[in-house]
Amino acid sequence: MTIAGCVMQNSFTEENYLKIIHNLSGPEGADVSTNALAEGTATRAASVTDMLRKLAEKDLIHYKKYQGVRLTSKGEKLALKVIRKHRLWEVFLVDILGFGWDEVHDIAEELEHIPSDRLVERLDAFLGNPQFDPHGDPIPDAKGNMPTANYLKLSEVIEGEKVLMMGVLEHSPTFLQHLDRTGITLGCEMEVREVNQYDKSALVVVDRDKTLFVSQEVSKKLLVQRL
Amino acid sequence: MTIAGCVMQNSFTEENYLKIIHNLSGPEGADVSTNALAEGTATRAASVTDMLRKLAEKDLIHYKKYQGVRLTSKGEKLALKVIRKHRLWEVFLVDILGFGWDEVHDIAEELEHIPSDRLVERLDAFLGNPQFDPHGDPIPDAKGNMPTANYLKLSEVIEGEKVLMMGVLEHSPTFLQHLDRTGITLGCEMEVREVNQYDKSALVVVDRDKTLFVSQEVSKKLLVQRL
DNA sequence: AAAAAAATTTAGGTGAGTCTAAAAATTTGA
DNA sequence: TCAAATTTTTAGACTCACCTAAATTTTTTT
Ligand SMILES: [Mn+2]
Ligand SMILES: [Mn+2]
Ligand SMILES: [Mn+2]
Ligand SMILES: [Mn+2]
Repeated sequence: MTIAGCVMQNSFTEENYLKIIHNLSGPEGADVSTNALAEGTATRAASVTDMLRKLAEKDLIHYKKYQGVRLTSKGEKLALKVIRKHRLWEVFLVDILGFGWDEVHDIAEELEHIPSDRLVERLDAFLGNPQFDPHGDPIPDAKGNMPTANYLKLSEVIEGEKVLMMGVLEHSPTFLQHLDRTGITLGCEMEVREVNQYDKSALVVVDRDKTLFVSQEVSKKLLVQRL
Repeated sequence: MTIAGCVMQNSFTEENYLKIIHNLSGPEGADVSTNALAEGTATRAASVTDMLRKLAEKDLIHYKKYQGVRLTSKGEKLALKVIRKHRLWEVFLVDILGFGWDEVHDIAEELEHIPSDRLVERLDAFLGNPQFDPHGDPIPDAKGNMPTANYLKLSEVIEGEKVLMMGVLEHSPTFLQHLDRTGITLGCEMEVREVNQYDKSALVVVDRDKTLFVSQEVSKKLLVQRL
């Protein structure tokens, strides 16, 4: 439906494309391929091409046929707005409503498209202007500035060092539930006791209390900060 | 987009039709006309007919050509679910985020379509299982039961009686802002001092404090309860 | 009981977002 | 370097929710 006589909103679908382009583009803003977007949006390459033409028309992306795609600064602003909303709602769901960090992503996928700016700003204030979401991801402020944090992966920590658990690089419910079961939570202290030379698995003491085994597959996905 | 291999959800649009049919149908569940729905959905009668055929196909409404439309019990359940979500989100926006009662309807129109049942139930619990929304409208419980309340209109109250202000029958921002300016809020006490025989306007004392003039146009839209 | 008016449905189309199949451009690599 | 493989775009079609115009049914009025 088009709303007569007013500037057309960006649709749910367009917002998703922008967000996914942003995420696939990474911190350096690299070009994103049509196929990568087809994968990310769970559609086919032909559908992506159609949408790219529309987004380019609206000056939300830089697009030249066969050359891949990059956000314009207008597109980047919009993507960051959607990401801001996603992450703020995740904080709400976990901190206020008591959901687990493994349960909130899909709900936030819907809430992130609720349009009101005043709602976002009031939600942000109510939550106490959080800097990071329940997965440790940074929350852009209203102007699109990301809080910086230079985390390293647990797999990069050497024997004897103590770190704080600050975030995850994989958001699937199964991964997060695995962490729950092994007792690794955001903010916990971890001391790397021993790193196995062969498979890079680590023996870790969590909160000076529980000793546990962490495979490299897992430790590569844990973001930590030196104490 | 159709989601392959799973039971299809009801769309945003379908949910709006059900909600509007419910509201136009009134407490007795009367038949609703195509034109009334066209007005309510801000579309044309021909579009309504298309959608009615689809809703009937899904067993959400009883529909016979030219005969108007009524919700089935399945449709009624769904409508009440949407209304429950709308009103709970309005409570959240006013009580938790501090919005005015004149600001929340449009935002709730969007939030009411967020699908998760677990979200609704947790929100309800967080808000303390409220029975009424910021406009005094009853909030159905998870099973669809409406809290009952037999309110009367302020225009029906006789001289000398004291009442509590419990709800409004008109939800437009301009009406609600008018009440704000005159100092009438949900829950305030009102004593009807005098009713003008000619135009039925009333002299009312609010919270034993401010005396003000209420036209019948307004007093017919205020729901109150005898003290 | 017709005729006129009003309400509703049908017929035929549109744009958004998707699809498959086929064509074209780019990249890989023998 | 040039043929094969891969990626991307084009062509043509579908569904959903909407539209206008025309036909049909119901209701109201004479
Ligand atoms: Mn998420
Ligand atoms: Mn997150
Ligand atoms: Mn409302
Ligand atoms: Mn309300």
